[in-house]
Amino acid sequence: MKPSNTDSPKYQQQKQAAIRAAASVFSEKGFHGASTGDIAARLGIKQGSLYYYFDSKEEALEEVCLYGLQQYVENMDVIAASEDPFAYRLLAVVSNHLGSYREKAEALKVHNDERLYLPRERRRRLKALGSRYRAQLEDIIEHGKTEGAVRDSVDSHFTAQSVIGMCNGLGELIVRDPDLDVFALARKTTDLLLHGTGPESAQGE
Amino acid sequence: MKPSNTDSPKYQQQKQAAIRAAASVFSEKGFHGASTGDIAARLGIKQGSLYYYFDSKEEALEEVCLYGLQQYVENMDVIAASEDPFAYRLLAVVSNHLGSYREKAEALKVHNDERLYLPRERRRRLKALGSRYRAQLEDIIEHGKTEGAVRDSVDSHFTAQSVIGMCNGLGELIVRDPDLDVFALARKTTDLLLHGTGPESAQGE
DNA sequence: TTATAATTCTATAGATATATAGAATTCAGG
DNA sequence: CCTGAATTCTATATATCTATAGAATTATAA
Repeated sequence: MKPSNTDSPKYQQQKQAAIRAAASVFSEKGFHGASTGDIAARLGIKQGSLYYYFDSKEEALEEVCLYGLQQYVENMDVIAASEDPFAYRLLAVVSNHLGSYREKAEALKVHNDERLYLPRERRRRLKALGSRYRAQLEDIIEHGKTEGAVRDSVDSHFTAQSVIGMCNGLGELIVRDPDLDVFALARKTTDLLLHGTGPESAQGE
Repeated sequence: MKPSNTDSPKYQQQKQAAIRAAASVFSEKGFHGASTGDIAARLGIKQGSLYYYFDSKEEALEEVCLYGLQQYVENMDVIAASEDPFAYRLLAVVSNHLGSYREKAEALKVHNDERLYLPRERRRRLKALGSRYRAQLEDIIEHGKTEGAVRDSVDSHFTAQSVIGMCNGLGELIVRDPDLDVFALARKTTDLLLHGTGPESAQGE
């Protein structure tokens, strides 16, 4: 039977649990490798019952991806709107990205690795979120140039992609080591991005 | 029927084609999303015939991953063994990484995204290659410190992971745009890694 | 307690996948 | 052209998965 009142708090709560269960299973086995039975089992219900919360396995994937991105993208809105100096904003961007890996590692991993398996229509909303994120990061870099904090020769499109890739790569370290200090890592990452590996402008540690 | 003479050049050639077909299909649909029928179709044979070249779908995945990594890792051996200054070696590392995305994008993507679905035993060899690569990159960075080309405060483990992540992120740009000049991109990337975004040590372009 | 609504269960239709066995076909050398 | 080997094909046993329908159960509230 399909639910009639999807707004009840009880329903919403169990649906959240279903999304987290799906995130966990998808991140472990991949979208196609995971079965709806796996997800249901993690949730403690039977396979068929899962369809009380999702119309299809694909809808579950979409919800997991959105769950992973929402906060992450909203935080970027705040950072981009702020008027802090470039170095602060970059630190905030990196902290937000790496911090999301600590809180929602599974859902973010699912978004990164499995979103391509969504049909066009479902991918649209996700793509919009991702594009907004990237555009705002590029804006921050461009703004850094007007501040004089970033060299004019820097290509903001390329650099934004580099920052995102670097953070995603570091996500692996964060997931692998639960004790790793994410903010310390964010500071190191920001430092590398701002000054590089070279000794020319060694800041006193 | 199983093949008796797997050394014949004809067999080897068709097996290579099978690996490339598998790389293409796996990269598009993912390991679990792709069927052996899909791979066979791309190769122009029937589903059952594929088992003349692979014992199992998992073996096909392993071979695709190895195919993607081999050259990439061997090139790193050469770079690590050279005695070039740090900046040159870093450029070589980045060029190799990004260049591999141009030549073997599909196989590398499969290795990055799907290798986790291999059973433990099959994953071992791949893991060994990946670890060797990372260790050599860390050595290069450490050696950069003794040269004075890299700040002593730099954490080589963290930095190696950052470089790898950055290159993987840029792989997306390379795959998306077939006309992109990979070597120019490698130079930009190396510059970002060496000097950061900041203006302090603006090298004359 | 009883009626109603919400949630979960059982059972299954229908689709699709992997791997194998043996037949059919193609190829290469004499 | 003939023969044996190499390659591909057909057919299938076996398993699994998604999604649905309707029964059974549990929670809610009068």
